[in-house]
Amino acid sequence: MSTQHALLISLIEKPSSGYDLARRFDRSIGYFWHATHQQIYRELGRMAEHGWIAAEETDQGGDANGNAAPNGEEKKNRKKVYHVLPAGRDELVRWVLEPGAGLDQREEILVKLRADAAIGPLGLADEMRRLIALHQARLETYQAIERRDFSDARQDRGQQLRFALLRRGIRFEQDWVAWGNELMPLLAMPAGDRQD
Amino acid sequence: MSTQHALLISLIEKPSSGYDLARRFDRSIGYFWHATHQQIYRELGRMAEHGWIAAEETDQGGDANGNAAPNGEEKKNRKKVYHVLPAGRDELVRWVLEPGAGLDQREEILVKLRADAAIGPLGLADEMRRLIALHQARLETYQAIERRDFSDARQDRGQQLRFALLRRGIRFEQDWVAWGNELMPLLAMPAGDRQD
DNA sequence: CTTAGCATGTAATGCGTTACATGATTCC
DNA sequence: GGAATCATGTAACGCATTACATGCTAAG
Repeated sequence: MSTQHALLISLIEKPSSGYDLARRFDRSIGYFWHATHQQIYRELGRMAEHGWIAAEETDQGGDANGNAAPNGEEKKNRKKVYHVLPAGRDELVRWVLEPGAGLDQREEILVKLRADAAIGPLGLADEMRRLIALHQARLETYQAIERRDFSDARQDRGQQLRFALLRRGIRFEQDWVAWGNELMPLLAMPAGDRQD
Repeated sequence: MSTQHALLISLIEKPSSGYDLARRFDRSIGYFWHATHQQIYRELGRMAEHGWIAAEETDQGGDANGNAAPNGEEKKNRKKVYHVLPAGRDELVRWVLEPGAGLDQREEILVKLRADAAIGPLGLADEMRRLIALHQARLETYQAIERRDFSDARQDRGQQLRFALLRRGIRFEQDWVAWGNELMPLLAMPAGDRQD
């Protein structure tokens, strides 16, 4: 139920089309709440039904003068720009203050390592290296954002909070990479012990 | 698709009934992969169909002498103890070595804080305190396990790996609690600014 | 005799994922 | 003219969650 709320935040920050949201999601809220474009369109439709958001259908960008297409009514490339209505803002506030679950981690690699502990060594070094590289890359993305958006000493409350969220991500990834590297020596396979 | 694999590991470690698994899950694998009893029964049924596991139906515990119930055939309280077949073990190995997703965190509170940054302050201090307490409690659970199961200096590889998994959890929770406490001052609401 | 715990399921609903489908515009 | 990108959707399937349902055993 909270993909909707993630979308509401994005729309409050900037009214957008579904397509825009799908792209922006990948590099902001999407770092901690992923959603595909089909999900996004479905939830936008539902929220519009609930009266939480509304769309203005505009002709495709660029063409600011009114002449548009000669065939008039049959235009299909309309762009729907959604914005949040008061009811949507209320719903967001309601949800934010509602107690949430917490503690629901689900990391596949931890299950795999547990299997390796039980019936291994199975040769998880490659997979682990791959994941360390992914986390390292994300860490660097976060650090780039830090340099770009949070260099100023003076920040308002919103900016301080956003910075705290970013630091959460940075610490998590740093920790992940450090832990992964510590773990690597345990995953080395004795030569000639492959299972293929 | 990997609740099944988590179950396979549990069954390799110790053959059990669905009911047993549901309980044991809450305090071992379940720390990083949660599953309800309905999921467990469903996946056990499917894995049995695939020939990955098999069950021995036994009469209820305690009654070791064969006389059992007088009505014989109508017994309903049979207990199915599942164990892993070679095909199940093969499938587990296959899955462990298959590349996985990684990087799929989904934490509700981060989305809520982002909302608070955009349209707050909404009064998230209570919720945050609640979550910090949850993470603190889990941290203490982990530390108790550490004292109980990992005090020995000499450990075999499996034990070292399991210890590494536990340390992952401990660090994560420590980090969470520290981050949460740092964040708290930003969440204090100015008096008389409530939204109800 | 009633409550709590052991033990196994069915049904309904909804979210998430993948595949498929369409059409316009812009750039080379 | 063809490829990439913008833009919006439908359909199918499966896992996860919640509610509901059943029956036995052991303990107070």
